[in-house]
Amino acid sequence: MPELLEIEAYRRLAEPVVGRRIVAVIAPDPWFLKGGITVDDLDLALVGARVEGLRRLGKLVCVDLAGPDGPRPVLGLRFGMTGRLLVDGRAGIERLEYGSDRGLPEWDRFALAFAGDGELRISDPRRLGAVELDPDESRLGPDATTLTPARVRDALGDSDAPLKARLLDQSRVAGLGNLLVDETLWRAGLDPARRAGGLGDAERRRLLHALRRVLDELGDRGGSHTGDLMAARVRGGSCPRDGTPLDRRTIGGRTTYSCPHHQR
DNA sequence: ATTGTGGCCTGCCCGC
DNA sequence: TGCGGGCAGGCCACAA
Repeated sequence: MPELLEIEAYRRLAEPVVGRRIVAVIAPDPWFLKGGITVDDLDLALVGARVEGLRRLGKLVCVDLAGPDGPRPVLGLRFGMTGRLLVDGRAGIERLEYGSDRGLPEWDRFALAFAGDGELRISDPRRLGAVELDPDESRLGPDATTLTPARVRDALGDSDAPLKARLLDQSRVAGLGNLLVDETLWRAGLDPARRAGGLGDAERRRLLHALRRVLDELGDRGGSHTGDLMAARVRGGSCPRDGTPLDRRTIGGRTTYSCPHHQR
């Protein structure tokens, strides 16, 4: 599923559209439009606008726009767990975990056509992604790529919630999804069910160190699904580090695999 | 405010 | 061979 790493790949893929002018909006699926907006609202906001820049905040892509006659709203793109981005016919991520690579035309949920023939398109079989105008950026915590010891401390606070739930909470840390968190906690040797506020300084340092390495390494390898734990994340799987049968639990509302031996 | 739960959506895979 | 059920999880509404 797209987590921070995949969304960043999407943002980079879309960079060539900076500077282009939108000539048409194709929104065949009203369900995909969130915040009460209609196709007419999108036409009014987007057609004739020039793309000024692309920003990624956690799993949200913000498209900054400018019209010839004044400011335009920010276009927010969300990809849920099966949303793919295609720009000028090219895909950002070839293979999407839990997705499908068939890319049927009926999965097209939203597209922008640019002056001079290019296009930006979202294909999403499960319709869990979304398009909105002026997304509330203040609801997102600091991006996971920008964490520091102080920000980790703030994000965990003295919360009673499970550590994993807190890391998945986009208002505390933006960008992490189920696979990245399981991989990070497995590498850090931390039990996902631990009370978030109960970590000591050394444990928070281990967490941050593991997270940075996970983002670097899995980014290089090609995505959230390339972690060392991934192959063992199945029923009956064993810890790749010490061979202990993995626990399979629901934590933070997500299927969670962890090693009862070395994650404490 | 904080934390937990259920539901949305639908392709895919397994077992019968 | 077809079918039903379970599963995947990002996000949101809602409950306690």
